[in-house]
Amino acid sequence: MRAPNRPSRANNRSLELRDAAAHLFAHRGYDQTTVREIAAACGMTAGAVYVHFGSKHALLIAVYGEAVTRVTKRLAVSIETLDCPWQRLESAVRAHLEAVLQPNDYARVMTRVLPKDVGEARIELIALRDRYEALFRALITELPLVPQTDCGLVRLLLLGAINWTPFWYGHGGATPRDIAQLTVTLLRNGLAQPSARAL
Amino acid sequence: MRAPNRPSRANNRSLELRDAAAHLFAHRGYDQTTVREIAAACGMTAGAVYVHFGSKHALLIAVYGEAVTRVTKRLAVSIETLDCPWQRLESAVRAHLEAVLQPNDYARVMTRVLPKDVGEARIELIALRDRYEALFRALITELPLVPQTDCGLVRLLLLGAINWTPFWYGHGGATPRDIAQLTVTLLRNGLAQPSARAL
DNA sequence: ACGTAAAGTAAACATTCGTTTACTTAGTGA
DNA sequence: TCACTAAGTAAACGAATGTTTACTTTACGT
Repeated sequence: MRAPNRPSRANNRSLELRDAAAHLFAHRGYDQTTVREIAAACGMTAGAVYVHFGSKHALLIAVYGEAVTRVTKRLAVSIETLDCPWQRLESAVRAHLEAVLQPNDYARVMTRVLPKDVGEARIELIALRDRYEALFRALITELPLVPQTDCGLVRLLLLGAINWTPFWYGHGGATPRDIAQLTVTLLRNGLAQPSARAL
Repeated sequence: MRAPNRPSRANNRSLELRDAAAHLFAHRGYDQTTVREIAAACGMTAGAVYVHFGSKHALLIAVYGEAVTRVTKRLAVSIETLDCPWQRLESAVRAHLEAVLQPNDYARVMTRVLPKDVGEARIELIALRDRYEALFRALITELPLVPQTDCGLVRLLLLGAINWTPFWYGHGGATPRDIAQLTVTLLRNGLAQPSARAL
């Protein structure tokens, strides 16, 4: 019997498979990616995939889970030294955008493959996504907002705006930093000329 | 030969097919909908679909085009009597949300099936969508914004926020009217307490 | 009444996909 | 050394898909 902590063979190709799947899911979507393509990207045949993952759905969930873990860590680091709630939010938005917009396979999967597309695995994907969005819930709760603002609605609008960015990013010259700054400034002060500010 | 204005048979089942396709595309997505399902919804067999449409892609483009036409008309009506640029934008956002969020098959297709999912028909879908988004470009240009605001970026963020609503609508109690009002108020005045408003 | 053409059916076609099966290879512990 | 097992292959399976084909039905102009 094998010591449980040390893998039997030198390299664990499960991770290699997961990376390849992340790359293909991010660039072509879940439905458009075949198990054979994922296997070929690792120099294997399709059957070998099922040695490591029980199904294509399981592979997606592994990718999605890793994506949430990575982007969560990155976001936590980006705000840990900041005190001002608005700065913390802007930094979080920027971290999220950098993750989603740079050619980062894992983060991209979070916005490119939507839970509705995957049928059975839908529930697990939503649970993973909720875990991530809770971070933004906390950041928005910290903000000094005008009374009776619907924080939940604000969060959903904000996440919608930034989750949609991959569909248009690159057509203008805006960088993640630019987008984050405008987004949070907009959230904070609005865009109306000060003289015209009213209900 | 037949009089060109009067169709040969009583009812044109092309429209019936297009409606059925819209319903299925809106609820299950393009990839997950089969030609056989669309045909069955009209009490026909799959082969008959190809009497009216050359391919599944052509059917999608017909649906998408009709969706853009309808929502464009609806939006134009909703703003035609208003003068204040902010009111016009709010009314447009509300019209868009009502179209997208109510069980309206055609409008839903515009946000549920993304151009990236359809490969070959991608270019035509993007062209149709651009035609619609140009309306918002005009509305935003009318706004009295603080100088040097990036109007293009504002439009993209706004459309992102409202295009994403179908993914969460219904979990809170917010109505399209609520969402439109908060969105445009946010765009106009921001959310910070007046005392804390700053750069 | 008759011919034409649109509309529709039933069935097959050619792929493609996720998955399974039977078998081979090779490293490891005892 | 030898049995065990994880890793991988090649091939097939079974179902589903978009599309085509050959044939039938039916309304309408002449």
